[in-house]
Amino acid sequence: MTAERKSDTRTDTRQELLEAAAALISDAPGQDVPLRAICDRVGVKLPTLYHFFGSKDGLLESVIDYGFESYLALKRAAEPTGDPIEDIRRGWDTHARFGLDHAGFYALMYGQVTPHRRPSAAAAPHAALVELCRTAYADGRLAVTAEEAADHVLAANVGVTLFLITAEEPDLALSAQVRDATIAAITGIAPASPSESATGADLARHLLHALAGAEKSLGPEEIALLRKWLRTLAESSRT
Amino acid sequence: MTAERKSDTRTDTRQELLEAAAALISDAPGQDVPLRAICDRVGVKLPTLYHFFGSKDGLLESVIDYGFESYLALKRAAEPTGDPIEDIRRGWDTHARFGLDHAGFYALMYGQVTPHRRPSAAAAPHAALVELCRTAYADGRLAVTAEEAADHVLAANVGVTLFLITAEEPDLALSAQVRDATIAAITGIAPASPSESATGADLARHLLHALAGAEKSLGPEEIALLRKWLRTLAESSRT
DNA sequence: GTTCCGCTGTCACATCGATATAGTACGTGC
DNA sequence: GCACGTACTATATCGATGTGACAGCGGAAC
Repeated sequence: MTAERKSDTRTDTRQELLEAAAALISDAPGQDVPLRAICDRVGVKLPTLYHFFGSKDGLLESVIDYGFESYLALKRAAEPTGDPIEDIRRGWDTHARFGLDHAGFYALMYGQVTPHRRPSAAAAPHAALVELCRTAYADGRLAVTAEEAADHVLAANVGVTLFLITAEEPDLALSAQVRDATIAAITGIAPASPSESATGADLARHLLHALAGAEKSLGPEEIALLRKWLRTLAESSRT
Repeated sequence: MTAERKSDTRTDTRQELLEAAAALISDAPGQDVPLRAICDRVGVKLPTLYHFFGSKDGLLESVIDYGFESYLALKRAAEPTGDPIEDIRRGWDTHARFGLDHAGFYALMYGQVTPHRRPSAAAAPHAALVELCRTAYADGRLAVTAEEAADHVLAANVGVTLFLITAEEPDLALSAQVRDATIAAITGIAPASPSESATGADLARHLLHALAGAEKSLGPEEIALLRKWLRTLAESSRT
């Protein structure tokens, strides 16, 4: 009855164990999977698993590498557009999509909270992002350092993805919103600048904002009345 | 021997267990703590712990509640400034500071990646944030919905905090950068609008950005040359 | 003084990660 | 063809952990 293992195709046992672990982890995001369940799925005993991976942490590390590899494959599938900012934008969406599609992997890749430590395999996509930002910086498209931009993008991207995964009903509109805000910040270009195509509501909101700091030139009653009018203007164009 | 437990102050055993668990979790962020270690610290056996918390998950849930309570206490300590946007800004910093100071708690509170599920105690601070955003919206200070703004702020805030916790050397400047970008996005007000106090570099960068989309009115050679000049301008004011 | 209930301890059990030991298959050199 | 070493796997077991059944101790109520 061990014939099925002997006559198995040439995929070695290590790969099978890796894929079984990946499948089980992907099916049960967050929870930890018993090693024996992985072995049972492959039809192997525990010492075999230990022969290949050494320990549970070793297996998990390999699974994390496995996850990052499929993530990188997904990113490499999209060829660059020539515009580094656009590449960053698409990379953001790819990241969020991957997280939502493979929550189990994503939990291991970006959901571990060990101080001052990240999975070593996380360095590869980070380096790719930094490289992209360096190109953008060299093209004069960034208002901040390439490293600052990369960290900003990664932190916000992970945050939004984790948020959407744990949300009751994930809405990718939030991801797009945070993405545009992030890109606007690192490029220094506001998505809807008040100077051009400014509506009355936009201008009113800007004035309200400016009013929050300096309130010395007018008396409190005037300020209050002005605020009320501006508020009316700011709300006028809302649906 | 057992006298110290009988003559103990009126802090009941449950509270002691909770604090012992909190201390151990705080000391070992990310890793899971054996229940026996918690009991040993208090000088109690396992069934006592089970009497109060029912299971390990029950204890963890209580610890999470404990963490959110101390977090809320920290947030309540800062009284509102009267400006809701400024309150959001300070709330952001409080959040990040708490995460960095209590990584163990933070891992349990915001680092768990279970799809479509969040700790029930997380609802309280989220509701407070939504309430703050509602006030800002009613004052005409937001360019988006109150709920959209709250989700945006929370997602980015958690993302940056997790990023800083796992960073080798956390730099709060990144938190400030993402914070300002987030607030700029939800208020619709660019931190440094190009219309006012615009430098040549800023304008060049804007033009470069606009050039990325529409390249039909000029030939490729002209575009390339124009890009080169603009790039020089954009880099001219950098230190 | 008796009874009842909240709290705690002793003991037992299932599961899990990890290891020691040994058996089997396959290629290699003589 | 045969001994030998390497690679892989199975059996059996250990220590630790989460969980539960049961009993004992204490104070409070009547």
